[in-house]
Amino acid sequence: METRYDPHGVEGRWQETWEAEGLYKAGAGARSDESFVIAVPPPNVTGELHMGHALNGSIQDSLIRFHRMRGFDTLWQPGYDHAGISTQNVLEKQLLAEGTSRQEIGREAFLERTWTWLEQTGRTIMGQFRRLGCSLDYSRERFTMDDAYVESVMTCFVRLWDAGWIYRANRIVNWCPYHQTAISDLEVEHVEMDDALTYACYPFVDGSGGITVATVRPATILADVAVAVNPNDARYKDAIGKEVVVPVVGRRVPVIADERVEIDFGSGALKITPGHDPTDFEIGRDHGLPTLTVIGLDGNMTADGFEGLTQKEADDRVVAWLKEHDQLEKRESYRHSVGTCERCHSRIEPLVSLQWWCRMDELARPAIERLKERDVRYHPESQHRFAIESLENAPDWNVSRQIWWGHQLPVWTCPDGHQTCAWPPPSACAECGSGELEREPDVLDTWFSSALWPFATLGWPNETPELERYYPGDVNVTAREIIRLWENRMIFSGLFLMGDIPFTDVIITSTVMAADGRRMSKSLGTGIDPLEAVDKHGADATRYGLLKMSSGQDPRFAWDKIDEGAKLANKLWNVARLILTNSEGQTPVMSPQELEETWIVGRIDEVRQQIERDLPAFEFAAVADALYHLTFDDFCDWYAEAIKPRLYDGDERATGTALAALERLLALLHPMMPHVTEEIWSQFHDSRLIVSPWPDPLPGAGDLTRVQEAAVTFRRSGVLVELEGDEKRIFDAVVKPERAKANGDADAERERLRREIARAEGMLANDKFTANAKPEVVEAEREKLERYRRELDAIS
RNA sequence: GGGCGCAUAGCUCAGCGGGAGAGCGCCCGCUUCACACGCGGGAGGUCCCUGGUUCAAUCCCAGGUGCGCCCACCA
Repeated sequence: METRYDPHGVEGRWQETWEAEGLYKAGAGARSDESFVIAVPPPNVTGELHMGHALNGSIQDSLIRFHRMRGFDTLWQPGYDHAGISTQNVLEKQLLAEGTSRQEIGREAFLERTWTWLEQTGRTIMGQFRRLGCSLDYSRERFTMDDAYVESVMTCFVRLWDAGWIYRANRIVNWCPYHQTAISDLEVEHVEMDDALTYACYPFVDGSGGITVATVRPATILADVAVAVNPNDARYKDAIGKEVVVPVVGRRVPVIADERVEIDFGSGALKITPGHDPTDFEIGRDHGLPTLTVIGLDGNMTADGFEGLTQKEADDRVVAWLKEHDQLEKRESYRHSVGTCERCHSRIEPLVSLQWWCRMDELARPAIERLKERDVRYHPESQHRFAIESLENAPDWNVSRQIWWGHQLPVWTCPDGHQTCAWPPPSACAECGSGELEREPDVLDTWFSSALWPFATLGWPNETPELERYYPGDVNVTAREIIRLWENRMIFSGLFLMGDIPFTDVIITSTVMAADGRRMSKSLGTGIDPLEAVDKHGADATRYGLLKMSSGQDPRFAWDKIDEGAKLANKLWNVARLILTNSEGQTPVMSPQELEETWIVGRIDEVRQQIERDLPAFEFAAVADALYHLTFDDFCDWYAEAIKPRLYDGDERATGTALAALERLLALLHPMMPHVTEEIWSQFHDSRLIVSPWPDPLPGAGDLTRVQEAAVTFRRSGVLVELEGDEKRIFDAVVKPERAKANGDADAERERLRREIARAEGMLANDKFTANAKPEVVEAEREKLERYRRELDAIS
């Protein structure tokens, strides 16, 4: 006989059955109008399931299944993000390998190719979510590039434009020379790098010596328009207002004063290059200085006489010039952090370019208010303040990208330069009526479309029944680093377009680290594939393990936890076999007449209450732990052992109640471990557990706390505590059969009780305690003292 | 530089004002008719350090030390 539960086969079968029977669909099993909605964070259309997705999915599915069983009209919305830069990156690499490029094949062919490729290889994660048993409504899959979704994105842009919050401006941006596009600050990854810090002397025009500046990018000297010093820096007081000569190019530029210059760094004097440095750009702007550009969009030089050189080559030429003219003071090695593109790791070029921006102040204000009102709550609490602060400090949003894969801006320009923003595409210029319109080539930042996810997936801007029914949603589950990129933007977009917040609770999941505490990453080789865990121990075990790891901020991945889940599934499977093989053809009848039955029913109900309290509080690890111990300690070790003889005898009352108790246990476990529970359920039901009602409170399940405390004392020391009436009967029936230890340990127990009594007496004798402590605490202490005394008497 | 967090049994972690816990590992004993992914028993801990608050501190507060993650324009 098979004695070990094998999840393989079982899990896949249920995943197919649930979906085929429509039980994943929105509203399946609903017994109320109240909805419970989660929109899955749309994974990259080209992505693969990683540990973060698996944890995230386990959390969301346990919430969804719990609410579905409780009768809510649940919707777990699936779908994909087109992931602009990331996807384009993959395609460009392919082209490069074929010896061509996107520029060579052209925009139209490139997009066609991207779609074709996605048909073949994209959209794999939803299949992987299925393997975890995630009950998303897969029939409602959405993609941010679908026609209907494009409609939402365009409409949103037009609304923002009409509100006056979109503008175009030349600003310094993070330019990725590989991708040939601007990227946001949040897409820049800072890495420590070793560079040389070059100290160069800029002679005063009047011949009275010079001023030394420090730079890591000598090539940018060619674009210098000033030298700045701190107004409080005594060393340079006299220099302010003088002119210096920029090396190599011989330009005369002023020495200006600005508080943003750090006195302590380098020489204390800063060369100002507005065209190629963000701080310099601001300083230059504030002092009315010109902006010069010497580096092109490809990252190479454009300055006279330097055309086409790499920056490295230009650096060398400039340094050589300095040396030759005795203006090179020194070069020292310098370790600092440098911005790189998170996709291709190219060094970011701060470049001035024309970009589209979205003003943030008006959009952010109501979002900040609602967050402060706690209408949207972050979990853990510590992230709430961060979310508010990051909204308060949000700079204007650069929404344009110079790539091709994405939502092209709905802005058209006529030959006279008039711009029209409209959707659907206008046929003529709004100002002059010209029919010769050219569409803006830029596309929108990927997060622009993600921000609309909670309602664009429901059909907005059309007034669909789904939108009416499922907006606003309830919970959003995501990672810490996404708060500013996504959460904040969903909140303000929801308020702007829908007039309401998209959800009430945001769960920021922990980041599961590798076993050695480092971040899981492909390049470090520290990643663990969650599907490997599923292959090994099944989805139920994996889900259990991940929920166990979900507490804390950066827990380490531990196979132990997955193994624990596998053991739990196996234990459950086996105790079910015990009960089911001995109750052939019987119906579950909850009639807890015998004492051990009263006991287990009470315990199950206690855990039911705990889950109802902890799951909505998002205490997933606590729920997993409680269910583990309920199953092992209470259901198997105590209850099942106690009723075994009656099961073998075919006692119908015992089997009926055992089936009923098993039913309830399976129901409680289902949100966390759906497959094994459904499999066992199917062996004595025609219905499906996934849509079965969550257990109701059981009247008379009773308060067994005193019995439990006595049981703990008994198990720890073998000492019998005096109980009376029903409590004594339950205790004797369930606890006493455990083999008591020899009375040898009673000495230790007596000692412990004496210590406790002394402690409690001391406290109660202390006026400060009795006067200041809460009355119920004092009362509890009195009761404890009495009990300790009774216990001590009982064993003396 | 800023923010968040962690330091508790050999390992991974829970507990967070009045009894120091779990899982795994380890030791001993069990082919007991659901389960060796099992059953019974056991060893193992100045709860990072120093102060403070309190009748009482692993738990609260301050400082220190050591880690980790996120964020950040010192050229």
